[in-house]
Amino acid sequence: MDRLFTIGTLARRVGVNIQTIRYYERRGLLQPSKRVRAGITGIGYRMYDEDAVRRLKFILHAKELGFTLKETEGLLDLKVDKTARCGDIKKKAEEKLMEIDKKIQGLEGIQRILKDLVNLCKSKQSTDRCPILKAIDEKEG
Amino acid sequence: MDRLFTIGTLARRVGVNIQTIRYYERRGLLQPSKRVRAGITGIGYRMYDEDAVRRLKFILHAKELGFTLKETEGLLDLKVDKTARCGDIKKKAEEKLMEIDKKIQGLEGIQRILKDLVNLCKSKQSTDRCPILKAIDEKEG
DNA sequence: CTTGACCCTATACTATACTACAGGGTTTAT
DNA sequence: ATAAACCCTGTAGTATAGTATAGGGTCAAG
Repeated sequence: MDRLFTIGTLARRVGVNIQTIRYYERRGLLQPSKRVRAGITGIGYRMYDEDAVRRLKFILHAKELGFTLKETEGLLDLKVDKTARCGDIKKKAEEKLMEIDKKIQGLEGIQRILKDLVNLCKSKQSTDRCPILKAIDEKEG
Repeated sequence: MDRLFTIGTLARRVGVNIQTIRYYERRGLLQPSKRVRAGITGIGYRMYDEDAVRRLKFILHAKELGFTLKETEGLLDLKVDKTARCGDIKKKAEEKLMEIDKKIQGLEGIQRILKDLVNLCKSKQSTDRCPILKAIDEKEG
């Protein structure tokens, strides 16, 4: 057990681009467990284990939850840090939640305005009488 | 009337950076009505009129409504095009509306998951038992 | 012994929307 | 006459999250 595999295999298994994995490495989020082979030149092929698969999936899942790579780095650090408390994670999740609330509210505001404008619009009218354009023109001055 | 003013005045009047105005010009969204002066060298100072103020405000308002600069360019083109119908604008507004709906739905999905996770979390627990981390780890594989 | 399938680094490019800076000219007031 | 306050162009940097390309090494099979 604990078989190692190359970057291409990792990429295929998780469904990301090889370049993306190297990019995450540069960003400090995912390191290979070893480097092997490659004659005399170079520092060798990146070799990964099952931990890397989990870590990479974690990154992808966190991204789906709206965390940026920088934030995900923070989550991973807390995850590994044995003195960290669950509350540290909770705080980050709560911050993200508030951020998302704010984004939703902003979008809903836009949605309301845009809906009203669409309802006002009579399609065949020439654009110089378009209520949408007029609204954009006249908004607060 | 129809007094002209320089880029700095326009910037101050509308509340944007001078560089931003030049950037909009490069992007093709806002052209000065004239270029004047500047001795023998160069093509002179950009001079703007009240139309430029309105056009620049339009760009800013459209941005507030969630339109990208590229989309705003499209709106401005329709606005100027005398053969365009109000329906053309309406269609763009409706497309944007659907896009916003989708964004909101995505964010609400994240919101639900994150809320559940935050509620599960017992702050003092060590992170290796954190339900948030566990959820990110185990999500769909 | 060469082809194909891998891997490596480093750099540049994509998109979006700016912002800053270097290096230089012009205008206005003192 | 000179300093402050403008303006100009062109290039590069910011942030985010990658993708692509150039140029080269390594390895196994036919």
